[in-house]
Amino acid sequence: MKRLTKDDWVQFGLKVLKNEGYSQLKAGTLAKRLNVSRGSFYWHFEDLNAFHAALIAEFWSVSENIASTLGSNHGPHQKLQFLMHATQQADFELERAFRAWGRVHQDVGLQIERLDQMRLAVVHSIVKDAIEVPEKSESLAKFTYAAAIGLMTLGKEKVGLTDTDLAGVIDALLGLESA
Amino acid sequence: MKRLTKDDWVQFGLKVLKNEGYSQLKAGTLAKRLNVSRGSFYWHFEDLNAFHAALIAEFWSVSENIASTLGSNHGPHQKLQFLMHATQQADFELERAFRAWGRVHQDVGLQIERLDQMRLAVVHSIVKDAIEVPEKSESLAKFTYAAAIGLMTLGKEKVGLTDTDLAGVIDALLGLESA
DNA sequence: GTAATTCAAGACACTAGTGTATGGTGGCAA
DNA sequence: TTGCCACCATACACTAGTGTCTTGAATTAC
Repeated sequence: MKRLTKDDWVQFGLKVLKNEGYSQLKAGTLAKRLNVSRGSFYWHFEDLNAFHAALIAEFWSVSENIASTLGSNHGPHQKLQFLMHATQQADFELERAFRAWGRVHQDVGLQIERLDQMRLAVVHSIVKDAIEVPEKSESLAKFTYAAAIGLMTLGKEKVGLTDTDLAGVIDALLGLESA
Repeated sequence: MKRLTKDDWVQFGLKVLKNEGYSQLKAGTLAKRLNVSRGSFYWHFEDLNAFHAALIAEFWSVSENIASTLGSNHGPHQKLQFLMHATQQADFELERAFRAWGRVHQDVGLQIERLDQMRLAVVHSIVKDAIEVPEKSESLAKFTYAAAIGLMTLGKEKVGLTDTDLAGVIDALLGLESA
């Protein structure tokens, strides 16, 4: 029987959070599914709070990393495409789970707000460079980011909006050419 | 000491759900805050599931009612304004709480999906009547509704988008005049 | 005014979860 | 090969929650 590291627990925690929601983040439940006892859990983590904090930290570092890779794209069109795609990407289900968790767990809620502020600022700076009427940039950025979060909340698969359709709408909204 | 009705419990449950999240929907906790014992709870409700079902039913009937009052407005501009305002209205915090709950409770999740489908259809029909290029109506409707949900998820107060700004963006998106 | 009904208190048994303390084991170093 | 240390099992005490049952009190009906 393979023994576990702290990171094994964290990664498994994120997986469970993503698929079942935070209500399943319990020492006993997780231990059983990892074929160990709670003794393992309490060796790696002081208590449940420490475990939660580790999950939050991991989520934040991943999310932050994604947002910061944005600068490598050139042109507002490409940047926006990339950002919208990023917020709709594979692990948007994890963020969705975190957002739900954030509604009842203050620490999580604060990280989510921090993430939103960061990304909104990025979107705003892009939009400002992209449109011709600067005083409209703030409303447009907020609306655009809200749409991204809405698509994530509703579930990309449920809404059924293709990437190209999405690109068309955004370009129309901002008066860009989809070149 | 005033005695309680079933509806007193339901209304109080919705209030707690809205403010503290569904993790506080426990017989003992609620009873204590209502200055009664759990005996009252279990007299009015078979068990916790029955109580949850009552909350879901109440939420649904209220939500459905709001959406169905839409027909009384005339003109796509007014209708959209009303709808966007409705999704941003006073009790959007309750819906937010329900959405978070829906992530870990199947019955709730189903009602939320049902609500989204209903409202999306309404938005689509409005948009279709409003724009000149019908083949774009679906993407535009989806995007618009997603933005509404995103604004609700992020929190109106946090985003800080005024009603008039919002109206301007939507009209621009659909090519309407804000007459 | 009395009886029936409605609402609630309180005690009980049960389950699920947390956190602690102590002891066991496998692998690596000296 | 001995011993140490990282990792885990197990047992325990404790808390919080569910749901049941019996009793009691306050309204309502008659």
